[in-house]
Amino acid sequence: MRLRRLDAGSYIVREGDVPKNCCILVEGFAYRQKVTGTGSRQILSVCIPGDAIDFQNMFLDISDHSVQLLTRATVADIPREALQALVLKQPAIGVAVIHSTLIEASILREWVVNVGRRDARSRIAHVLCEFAVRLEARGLASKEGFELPMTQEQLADATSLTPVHVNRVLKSLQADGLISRQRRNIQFIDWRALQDTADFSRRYLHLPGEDELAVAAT
Amino acid sequence: MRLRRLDAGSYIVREGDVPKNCCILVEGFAYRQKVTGTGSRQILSVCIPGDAIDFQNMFLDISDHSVQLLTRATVADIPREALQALVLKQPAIGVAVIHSTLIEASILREWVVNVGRRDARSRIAHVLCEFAVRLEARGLASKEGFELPMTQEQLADATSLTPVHVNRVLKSLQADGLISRQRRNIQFIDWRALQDTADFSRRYLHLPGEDELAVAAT
DNA sequence: CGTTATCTTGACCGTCGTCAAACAGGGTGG
DNA sequence: CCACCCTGTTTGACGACGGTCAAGATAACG
Repeated sequence: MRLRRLDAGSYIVREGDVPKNCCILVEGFAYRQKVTGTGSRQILSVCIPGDAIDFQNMFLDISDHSVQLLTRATVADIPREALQALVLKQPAIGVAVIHSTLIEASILREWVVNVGRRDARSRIAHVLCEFAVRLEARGLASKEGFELPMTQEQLADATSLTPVHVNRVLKSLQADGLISRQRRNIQFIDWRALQDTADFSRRYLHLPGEDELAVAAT
Repeated sequence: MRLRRLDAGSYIVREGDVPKNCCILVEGFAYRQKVTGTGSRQILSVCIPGDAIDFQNMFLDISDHSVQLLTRATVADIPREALQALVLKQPAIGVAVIHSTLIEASILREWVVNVGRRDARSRIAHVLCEFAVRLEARGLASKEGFELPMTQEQLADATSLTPVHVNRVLKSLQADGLISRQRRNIQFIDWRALQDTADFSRRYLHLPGEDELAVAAT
């Protein structure tokens, strides 16, 4: 297990790679992405500190998507074979891997719904809610808001919109008093209303405790 | 392990359930779905014979989506605890579960791209291609075409379109000589062209052998 | 202090949604 | 065997959400 510091924009995995390591995000943010034949990009999920980046590559031979750093980050590499052997020797670790992978799949299902069946306003509100809850669960966000580690263009690629429209929606959410923001810092003015417009329920995140996000109490 | 025969439309799992069984689809077709707060439905994946339906429910406590039968089907139930114990005792089974779950996640990623970044024509062509390849890999589709086990309305919910638009696109694909169809039977007239308009590559299915679908040779 | 990435705004346009009606097909029962 | 219905498919007219293009404003950064 080896630690590496990498700059924003570095690739951790590229689509088509035959990877040798399983990579854990110790600090910083990353995102998974695919690019279509016509050149448009889709962001598939955002990795936050503590996430395992590629269990995929531990058991599948060729990577079906790329992972790129959103910010400067430190990652831990674990040799593929070592982890494979570990899973066979310690079944409890295998169960942990299954657990983590299933949650990732659940989040992907919610993303399909998000880009497929919600309008632009709900979509953006939804990713903001998801971020907030996931970050809070790891103790990385305060109750009031958080620093969004992505540009509006990246937010557009995560929500299947255009940067222009993302900008319009963000301004509208602000104008309606749901959030406030200066540059990338998002503050939740009305968390309840934001959840409502987002059609957000934290169930799909499968976090321990079914209670509402603490922010709701404010 | 118990076999059950169920009618089309039966629910195997409902969102919010606390399931007791892990279910395998022996014969027939099913689909995963979620419904938004405004009532629109998104189909998340289609299960074909041989698919494990809910590894989710084996390790996560509450179901985040529903699974409903597309056709009459027979399913095999395995008690949740039995399978959990089996994974701990036979790590190789755990690895198989991980493998299957990772492939499912890969397909979900492709679906995010499909509904997010492709136009209606490519989207529909893409699900047709995916079906064909997955069915063929299990020996369930001939080289010429297959019986699509879903209505145009369900196809619309799978592609995040409206039934009306699905109909228009299908007719257009037919008019352009890519497919032919009578009722739900789809025949591939020009498989290569269909793949091209679909922006389809089978890599994300992680099937053994990187060679093209046999249909391509015809 | 210039250079570049990012954000912001406006005018216009197109893909796809909406609404509504007509048209199969395929069971069912009289 | 035929009327009947119900689900699914087909078609058209119209509208809207979000895309496109282009320009200007505002940071970040060397």
